[in-house]
Amino acid sequence: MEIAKNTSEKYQKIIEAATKVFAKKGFYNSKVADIAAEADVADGTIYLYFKNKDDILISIFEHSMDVFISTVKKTLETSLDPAEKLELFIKLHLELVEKNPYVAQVLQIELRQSSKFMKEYDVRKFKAYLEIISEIIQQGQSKGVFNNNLDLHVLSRAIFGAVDEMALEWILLKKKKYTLESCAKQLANVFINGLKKCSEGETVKTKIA
Amino acid sequence: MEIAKNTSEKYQKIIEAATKVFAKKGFYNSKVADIAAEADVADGTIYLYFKNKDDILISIFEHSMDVFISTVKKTLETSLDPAEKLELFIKLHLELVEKNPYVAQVLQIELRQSSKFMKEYDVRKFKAYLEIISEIIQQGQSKGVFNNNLDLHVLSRAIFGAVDEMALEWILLKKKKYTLESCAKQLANVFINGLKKCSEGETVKTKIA
Amino acid sequence: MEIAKNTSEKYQKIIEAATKVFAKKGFYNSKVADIAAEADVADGTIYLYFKNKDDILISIFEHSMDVFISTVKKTLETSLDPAEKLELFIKLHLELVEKNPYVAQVLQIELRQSSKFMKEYDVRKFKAYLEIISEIIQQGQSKGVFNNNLDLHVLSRAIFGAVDEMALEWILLKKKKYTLESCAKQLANVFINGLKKCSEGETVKTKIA
Amino acid sequence: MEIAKNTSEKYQKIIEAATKVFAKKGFYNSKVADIAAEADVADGTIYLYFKNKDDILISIFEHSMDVFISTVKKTLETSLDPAEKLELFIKLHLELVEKNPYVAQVLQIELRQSSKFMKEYDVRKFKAYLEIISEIIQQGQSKGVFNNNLDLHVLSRAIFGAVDEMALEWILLKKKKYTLESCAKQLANVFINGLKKCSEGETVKTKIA
DNA sequence: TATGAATGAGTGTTCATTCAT
DNA sequence: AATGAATGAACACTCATTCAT
Repeated sequence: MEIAKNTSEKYQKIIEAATKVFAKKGFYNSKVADIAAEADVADGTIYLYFKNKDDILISIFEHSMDVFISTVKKTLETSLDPAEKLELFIKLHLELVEKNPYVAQVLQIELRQSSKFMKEYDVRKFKAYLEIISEIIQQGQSKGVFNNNLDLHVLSRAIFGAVDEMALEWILLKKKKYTLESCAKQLANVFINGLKKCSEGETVKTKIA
Repeated sequence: MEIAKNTSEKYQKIIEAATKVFAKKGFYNSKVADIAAEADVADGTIYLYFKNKDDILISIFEHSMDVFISTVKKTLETSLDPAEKLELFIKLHLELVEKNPYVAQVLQIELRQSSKFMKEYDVRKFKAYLEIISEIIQQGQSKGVFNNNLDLHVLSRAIFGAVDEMALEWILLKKKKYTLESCAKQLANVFINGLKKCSEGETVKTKIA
Repeated sequence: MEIAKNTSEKYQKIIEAATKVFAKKGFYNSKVADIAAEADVADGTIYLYFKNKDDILISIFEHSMDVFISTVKKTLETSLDPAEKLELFIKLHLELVEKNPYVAQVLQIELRQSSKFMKEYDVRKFKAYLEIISEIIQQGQSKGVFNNNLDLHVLSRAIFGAVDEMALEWILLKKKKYTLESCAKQLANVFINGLKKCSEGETVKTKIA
Repeated sequence: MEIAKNTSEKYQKIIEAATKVFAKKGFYNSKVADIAAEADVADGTIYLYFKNKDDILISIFEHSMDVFISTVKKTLETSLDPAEKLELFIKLHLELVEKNPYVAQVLQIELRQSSKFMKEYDVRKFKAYLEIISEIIQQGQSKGVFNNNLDLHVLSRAIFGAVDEMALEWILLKKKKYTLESCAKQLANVFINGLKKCSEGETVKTKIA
């Protein structure tokens, strides 16, 4: 009665079709019939693999984040320098977004969209991703290259926001003036310099309440 | 025949109700009847002031952005120092978000959500907001305090993303560990340092393609 | 509390506006607001003179039929010859239709449309009009010029149908090939000859069951 | 994706139900839900077979006219005499109306009702029906039995009006005094005599403008 | 497993009518 | 008498989901 869901060829076809359709038209403007048509499958078939329409979106999120996270983690292991890691992370995120524009759009826009998903569905996967940034900063702080007077939680989210928004800009930009790589480097440098431990500590002396 | 829409007391009541309802349940999960009930108005009354449901969302966006932009612009005039301006901007954005959490959520989430709005409706208002950041950086570059090797367009968007994402975190964070002010200062410092013209220019020597 | 309805200037304005609007768009596609606009009157004002939308249509019918009937009756008195009367009647009907195309269309189309009106509202006025035709035939039969083997009821209705349908054709016909008068004469001749008492009685010998 | 519409059993059920409902309550007073209930089908099912409510009415018209036209044409082939043909036509029309009272009412009343249908939808089918009458008269004129001084266009419409109005009377008449056949014969005789070529030509000498 | 016709609950929108001014 | 903003019942249509084949 239960189908070996995730491995099935049809499951993959539906996931891919849904990602494409959601990215193009948005979750609420996408009909299940649209997805079925795109996947070249009958409407009813979708319900053999997914509980309902919401479940498709959540599955896309879960699966993609797993891939994203493992890819990023694996690559980051190649470096020990926090500054280098940060640059690597930014580049990786942009690359992932570029290679999977549909997925990126869905993650970025559709999921944030509705409290329905962000509240009902636990955001552990998203937090795990933020955690990666958090750890890089922490390492930098430990090694004495990053400023200690910074709240990890808030800052990692800010960095994520910057990278992600830039990625969106990058996707939507028709004529690219810069390579993705140079974009990543620019942003990385800003953050690396910004996070740096100031020798005199003067600039950031402002006491945190 | 025509009602003095924008000034009418009912128009305001509906806008406020809609903002609240959209923020709480998301645009697509909000029924027009919900908004009417929240505004203590008959369903049909809404259509005396708005063309349709979409029009309500767009009106919220237009009005709020106008207020945001003019507030920010006016306040920024009080300073001449780009670094100070940047900090001021970040603080202002957070303050606006804190004071208008419903509006902020709607702007941040619901509007980005669907290409339907971002494509059909011209994004001039959003670009005007980005332009503010852009100008601050440009002034800093002119005055020789900010690095010239930075693409304004991409970077201003990145900064916006960081600030906005942080604001979202700030809104959703139940127990605030820091004051909004200190949060703003932290992020401002990161960017101010990050954007600084490096005396040796060494760090950012990486050639932009 | 009661307004001297029928005499009021506003009442007339509304009736005329409604006739025009109904003729143009049909009863169900006409909004009360359309009529109010055409009459240059506030929506609510209409309800000072008419019970509801249906009442407007019925009032148009009643009033117009009164005018039609009295006009026709008066003119027919000028002749004593049934054949001449028939021709006169047909010409009059066409003339009335031509001079009051809006009224004619409303009577012809909108009223027949819905059992709602033809059943709920008593059709005495319509019967009175048919009665005129009926009487002409009867006179012809009495005078021995029209065939007696004809059912008055059915035939008068058939004649009405022919005249009315021709009128519709005439109204809708953009380029008139014939004068209204010649059209009337043609049809009149057909009926006059058709109704004639056949000297030999042969043609119509067919026994009526 | 596409359902074999016209042949489907459900399509027929809906058409029949709609015809009945429209005839009983009129198009605008009929709810789609009424039709669905009458057809013993879910509301949504209707939209699998018809584009919208209007489409149902138009489909009834198209189909019925096809049947009417082909039935009449086929039967008329059995005769060569124009006078006989005319009588046959009238009888057939009455028979069709009697056998399909709902269809007849819908065709007669609902369709004429609104310019919406008669304008948007091309009236070729209706013209084809009128054409049948037109041809009969023309044949009669060619054979020298019908008067040539008659406008085909106008006259065929007048005949149609007479027959159709009589049919309506016949339908609504509770107590039938005559058989349908004798009614048809009466009207046929009137027209046959009326159209006859007058040996002396005197009666119709009136010059057509 | 797969299909896709059928379902029917759900909702944006219209518009005749009312009533406070 | 006149207004026209406000009302809210009514309804066409959509689409996620089911289930007989």
